[in-house]
Amino acid sequence: MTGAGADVQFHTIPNVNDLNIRASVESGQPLTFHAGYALDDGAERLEYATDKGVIKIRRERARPSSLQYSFTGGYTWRSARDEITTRFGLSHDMHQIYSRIRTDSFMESAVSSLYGMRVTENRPWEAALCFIVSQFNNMKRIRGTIRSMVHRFGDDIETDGVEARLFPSPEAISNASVADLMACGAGFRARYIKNAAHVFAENPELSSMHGLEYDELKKRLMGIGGVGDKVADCILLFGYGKHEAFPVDVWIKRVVEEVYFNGKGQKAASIHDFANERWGKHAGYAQQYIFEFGRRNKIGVRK
DNA sequence: ACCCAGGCGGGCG
DNA sequence: CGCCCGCATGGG
Repeated sequence: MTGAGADVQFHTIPNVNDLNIRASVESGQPLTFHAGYALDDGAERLEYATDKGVIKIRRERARPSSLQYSFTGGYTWRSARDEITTRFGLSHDMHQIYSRIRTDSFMESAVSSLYGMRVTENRPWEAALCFIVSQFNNMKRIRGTIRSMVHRFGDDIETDGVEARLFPSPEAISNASVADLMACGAGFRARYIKNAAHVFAENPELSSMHGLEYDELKKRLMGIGGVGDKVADCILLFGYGKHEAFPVDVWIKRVVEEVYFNGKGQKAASIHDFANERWGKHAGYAQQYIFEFGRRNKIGVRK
């Protein structure tokens, strides 16, 4: 039993329900930009790199509430299970969340269309990099740029003859030149990326400040050059699990104006207020359903 | 050819 | 403050 890829042992996470893996990884969240997803007749598979190793997930059609996984790198079966549990929000109470965000017929449609989509919780630095790259950019190019950075700056790991790369560390990106980052397709964001990488590398406590309140943490993040209001909210939501965050991008603005303001233009601040009043501590979940449902159905797009 | 993209910082009024 | 502009570059 030797040779490339031989003998990968799979473990199981039982009783996983209300999880739409595909929607969770194809809805503009960090995994959209660097993970690999595949679906065939018998099963769906997902593979993604973290800062510690590579996680593989498999779910067979015949056993839909059982998640199978394997790992390489610095994981144990326990820590890999915890990584998956956190990453996919397996402890989120989806029934509670849905009961709070299905406030109207639009949200009913969005939830029913994307049922099981999770707000994923990624590493803070990973979220920061992905969403800085996302500014004034499109999905395909964001993906190409992040993948290129993983390829060029992620550490190699080799386990059982299988080689892969980790998600690039802040140190590695900080040490790259602006020209190198632009060669990955980062464009004018290259200097923001280098700066943010430097800040995360020099302030490792940033990566474990989940205990701070939303306001305090947002202030901290917006102090990083290249991180503004929208990207800070994305890092709070997708990097620290702050579900009250409601990032307002061009899609959210368009859809919310169309659905809730009769097509009338609103300032970002009033959209924030509206979301906080309507969805409170679950606003981030509402945001993810509005974003993806609106984008898939091109709601509010003119012409 | 042309407009747009999960924005941000800087400069001006 | 609030508004306006440039910014790199590929996708549709």
